[in-house]
Amino acid sequence: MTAIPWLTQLQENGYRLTEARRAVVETVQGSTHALTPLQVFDLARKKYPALGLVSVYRTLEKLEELHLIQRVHQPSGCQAFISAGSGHQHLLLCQNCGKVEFFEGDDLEVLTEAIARRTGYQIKEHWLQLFGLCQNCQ
Amino acid sequence: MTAIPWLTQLQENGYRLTEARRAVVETVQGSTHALTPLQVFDLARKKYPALGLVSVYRTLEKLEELHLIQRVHQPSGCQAFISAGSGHQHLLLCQNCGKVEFFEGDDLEVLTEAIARRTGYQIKEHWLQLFGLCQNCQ
DNA sequence: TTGTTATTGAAAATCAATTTCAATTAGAGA
DNA sequence: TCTCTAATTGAAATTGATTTTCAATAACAA
Repeated sequence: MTAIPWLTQLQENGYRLTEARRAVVETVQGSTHALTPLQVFDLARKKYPALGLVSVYRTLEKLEELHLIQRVHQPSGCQAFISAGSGHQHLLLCQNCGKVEFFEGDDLEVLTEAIARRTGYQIKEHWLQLFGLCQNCQ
Repeated sequence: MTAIPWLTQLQENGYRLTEARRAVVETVQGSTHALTPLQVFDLARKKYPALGLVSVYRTLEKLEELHLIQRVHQPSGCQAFISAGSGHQHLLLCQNCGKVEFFEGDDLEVLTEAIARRTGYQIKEHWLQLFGLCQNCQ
């Protein structure tokens, strides 16, 4: 989990490596919590004080486009991002501190097939997300 | 599925019954599709042309507070609302037209318990949502 | 019918996100 | 290493959704 792979991916896709991008990438990649653009801005400015908020938005946009990060939907809002787990992953979020755990192993085919049959929908995708309290916040 | 129950609930909670509220309530309650505030505004103005957009926001806020409607989260955005199914319900959304079906019968306890054990999280809540194409849109 | 108080729509304000723009800088080629 | 050019930058302006303010209106209890 070093900062190199994401920067390399950006570079391989024709984007230049700048201080602003490095600061944003290192901040998001190193985080176990979902972060809003503003939170990324505040954290990344500690590494690179000249950083502008606009560059945060622009970098997050590119990281999302490359599927390196994903948007996190919560009752409290849908602006936060977390690194995209590899493969088909779901999220478990701490309602208190925002800490994120990934999990796979959902077996929803039986359910989705039954619902497809009943409703006549052609089911393409599913979202499964758990909320709770992490060990620290209980 | 008449418009009376929601209006009654509003009244019982100390809110007055006005033309603006009636128009918004009838629009949202009668819809099988998730609607954004702007869509509600456009539809409800056909019933009550003097309606202001602000009253749409204010009425939706009250309906959400009384758990009569719920916000719908989608990859394309999270501004739309649909009536809240009774009991523990999940959503199946048409990716094309936004039509919504409700379903229950998810049996995620085995999964959530396993994840709780592995992660140490105390799991409180889950979101399960399916996306696909409804019969009309296939 | 009257009085009070919640509710209204319009306009202004707010907030997050996007666009514009001139200055800067990464990095390819000399 | 130096030069050039196009991508990138941060600041400021703009946008679009939502919220707040406010004086006028209307619901509804007495």
